[in-house]
Amino acid sequence: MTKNCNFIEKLREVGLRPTKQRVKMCEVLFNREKTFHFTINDLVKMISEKMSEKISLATVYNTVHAFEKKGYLKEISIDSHKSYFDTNISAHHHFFDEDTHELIDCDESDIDPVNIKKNITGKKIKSVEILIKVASDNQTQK
Amino acid sequence: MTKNCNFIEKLREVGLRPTKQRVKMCEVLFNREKTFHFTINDLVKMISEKMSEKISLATVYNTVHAFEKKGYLKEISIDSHKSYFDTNISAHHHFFDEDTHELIDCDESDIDPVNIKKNITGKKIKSVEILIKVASDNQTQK
DNA sequence: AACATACATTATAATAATTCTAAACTATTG
DNA sequence: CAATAGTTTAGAATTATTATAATGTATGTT
Ligand SMILES: [Mn+2]
Ligand SMILES: [Mn+2]
Ligand SMILES: [Zn+2]
Ligand SMILES: [Zn+2]
Repeated sequence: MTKNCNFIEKLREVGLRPTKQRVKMCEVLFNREKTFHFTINDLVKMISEKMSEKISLATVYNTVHAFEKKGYLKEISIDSHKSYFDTNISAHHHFFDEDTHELIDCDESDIDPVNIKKNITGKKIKSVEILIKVASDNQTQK
Repeated sequence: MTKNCNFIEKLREVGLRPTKQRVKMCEVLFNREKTFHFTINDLVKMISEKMSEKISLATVYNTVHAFEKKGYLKEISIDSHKSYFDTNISAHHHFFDEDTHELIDCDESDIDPVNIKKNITGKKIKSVEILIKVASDNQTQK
């Protein structure tokens, strides 16, 4: 159980003011055993359930983006029209279950390193991500 | 130069009525040497430029989705909040240039086959796609 | 502790992408 | 050509996201 003062320090370290809302969001997002994936909507629900005080939707957006910029969160694109975020900020790949719309992390050991033989002139590779879409056997492809 | 009557047949084959609008969209999308990537907005512009008659935005959406369902187009997710489509319907990977927001196809020979050692119980792999984000050397990571 | 300041939060309005609706239109079949 | 099912259309509705501007808060300074 990480203490709030740790979050306060963590926020200070990257130059974010440890406001009440930011500390609360840290608790909700990072005060847990495992990393997880969420949408802004999920997060708003989680916050409402876990605390009595209201938080403005705009603040959730702002704070998520502030955390993303500071490297506390990663954004994952699977489905246009919906942003998924990930508290697992390490480079990793995903399974996406088309039946349940669930995102599942791939362990590093699940996939051999990708060998890219070409590159774009004058450009540097910033990330390499694999998305494996899965569905029930009896499911028609989306 | 594929003739329009070919598009009419092609549409009939998959059970889509060859309406004026669908045939025009086939021309704009498929009557060319190379495959390409586009957003709905791009497509609307291309249609307006290449022909005098108006087409309703809803029809562009409907028709793109009809084509997607029939396998004439693929949807690519890179950026939430924007749908990219691809006239290259084969399984392939992409570079995404963060500076220009351009999508670039990877040839099959550019990347070794991905070896996935794990799978999700009861689920079948529907697709495996790699997205390689690139940017100028001097660019700060998004 | 009170003050000044920059930064953050809030409610609400604005924007953008997409989908829905219901009326008008068109391709197809007989 | 008439009947029918499917399609297009303009515009309204919906959804996700971002902008605005007023109010509130954290922090360093007196
Ligand atoms: Mn973002
Ligand atoms: Mn789609
Ligand atoms: Zn993840
Ligand atoms: Zn492509």
